[in-house]
Amino acid sequence: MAIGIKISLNEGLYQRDPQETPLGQKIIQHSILLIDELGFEAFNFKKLAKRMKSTEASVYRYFENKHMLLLYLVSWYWEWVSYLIDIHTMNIEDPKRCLKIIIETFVYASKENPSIEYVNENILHKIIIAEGNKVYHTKSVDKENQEGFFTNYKKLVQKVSDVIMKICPNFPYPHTLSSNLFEMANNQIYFAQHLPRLTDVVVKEDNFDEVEKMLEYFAFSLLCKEEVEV
Amino acid sequence: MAIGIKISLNEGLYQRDPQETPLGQKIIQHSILLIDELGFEAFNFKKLAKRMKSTEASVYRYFENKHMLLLYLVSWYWEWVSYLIDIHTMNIEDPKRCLKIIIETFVYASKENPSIEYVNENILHKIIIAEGNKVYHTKSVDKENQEGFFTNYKKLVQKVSDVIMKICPNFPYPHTLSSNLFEMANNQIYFAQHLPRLTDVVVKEDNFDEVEKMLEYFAFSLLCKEEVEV
DNA sequence: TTTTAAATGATAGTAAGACTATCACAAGTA
DNA sequence: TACTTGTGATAGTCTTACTATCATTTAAAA
Repeated sequence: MAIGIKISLNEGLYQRDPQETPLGQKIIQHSILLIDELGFEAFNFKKLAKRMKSTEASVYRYFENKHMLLLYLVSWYWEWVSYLIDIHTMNIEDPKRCLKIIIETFVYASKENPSIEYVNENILHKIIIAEGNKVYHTKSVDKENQEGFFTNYKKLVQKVSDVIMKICPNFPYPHTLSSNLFEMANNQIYFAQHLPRLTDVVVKEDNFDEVEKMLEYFAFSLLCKEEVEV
Repeated sequence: MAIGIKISLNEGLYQRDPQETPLGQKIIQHSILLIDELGFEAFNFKKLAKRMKSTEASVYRYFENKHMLLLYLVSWYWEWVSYLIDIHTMNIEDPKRCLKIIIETFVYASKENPSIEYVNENILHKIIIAEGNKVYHTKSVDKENQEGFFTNYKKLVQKVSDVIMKICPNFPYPHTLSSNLFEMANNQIYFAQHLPRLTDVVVKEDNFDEVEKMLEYFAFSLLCKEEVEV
C-alpha cells in the first residue's frame, strides 16, 4: 500500500475526520497503543489526552466517545484487510487459491509492510482479537447498523462469501462460513493465548501458522468434501 | 432437572453464595431480567437494587462487581447446559447421535422445563448470546483463569471434544471444533437477529431450527467427509 | 500584511458510576 | 438473655463521562 492512501470510512463514525489532521492522527496512533496497554474497559479519553499531551476536550472533538473510537479502529482494520485481499488476489483465477490467499492475508495482515505511519497494524490486530467484537455487542447495534457503521465488515464478509460460492456453488452457508472464518481466527488465537484448553492450535509470539493451517483445513473440508488436500 | 438441584460453581465467583439465601436468589433473578433490558454496559448495582427493592450495599455483599456477577451467570449457564447434555446423552452409545443431541441441547437449552424458579433460562440464554464473551475479553482473563473461573466452560468444551474424538479419532482439531460450535451458535444467532448479512441462517422468534441444522452440517461435514447425511 | 475563521488548549463544572464505611435493626442461635 | 448474622439506610469518596466557556495559536483569505 502506498504511503498516503486514505482508508475510506463512514462519516458518522467520527465528529471530525482524524485522518485529516495531525492531532487526529495522534489520537489514532496513541489510542491503539493505550487500548492495547490498558484494555478497553480501563481506557478513557482523559488518560489518552494525557498520554498524547493534549486535552480531553480535544479528543471529544474527534470522537463522540470511546465506543465510537473503537468502532472506528475496527472499521479501519477491516477496510484495510479488505484492501490487502484485493491486491493479493488480483488476477488470480482459481477460487481455491484465492481463498487460501484470503486466509493467509487476514491471519498475517499485521505482518505487512507498515502502510500508514501513525497506525501500528500489529498492535491494532491485537486489539481486534481482544476487543473487536465488543463493537457490535451493544444495545445500540441495530441503530448503528442502520447508519451503516458495520458496512466495512459486511462487505468483507460478502467478498469472501463470493469466493466461497465460486469454489462450491451449491454450498448452503457461504456467509456463515465467511464470517465464521474471521471470528474463528480471532477467537482461536485469543484462546491459544489465554484459554488454551479451548483450542488445539498453538500460538507463540506472532507465529500464527497453526491457525492458518487450521482455518484452511476447516474451510476446504467443508467446501471440497472429496479432496481434503488442496 | 429436579427442583432444588444446586448448580455447583467456583466459590471465588461470589462473596456470598447467592443460591443459599432469598436475597441472593432475588439478585440472580432480577439481574438476569435487568441485564437483558438495559444491556450489560448500562446495567449497574444501583439500578438492580432499586428494581429488587433492596440496596446497593446488599448487592455488593454477594458480588464484588458487575463483571463477577456476569461471570457467575455465564458459568451457571454452561454448567446447566453441561448437566442437560449429561442426562440427554446418558446411555446413548452412538457418538454421532450423541453429538446431534448435544447440538440440539445447547441450541434449545432454554426451551427445557424451567429448572429453578428464580432463573429464567430463556432470558439468560439471550444474555449469553449478547454478552457472554465479554466475561473472558478482559485484561484480567489470565488471573481469573488461574483461579478457575472458566472451569465450567472448559469442562463443557472437553466433554464435547471427547465425543468428537469418538466419532473421528484422527480428527486434528477436536477442541477447536467443540469451542467453535458453541461460539458459532451464539454468534450466528446474534447475527441473524442484528446483522443478517453476516449469516445465512434465519431466526424468527425463538425458532433456532436453522441454526441447529447448520451446526450439524458443519460438524458432520468435518467429521464424516464421506457421508454428509447422518 | 492584515483580517478572520478554525482548531486547539486550559480550566471548570455536572451528573452518574463504582464503590466503602458506618450504624441501626431484625431474626435466628447458643 | 446475649450474641451473631444478614439486611437496610444513609452518607461519603473517588473516578468516569461528558459539556461549556474562554483564551490562544494557527492557517487561510483578502
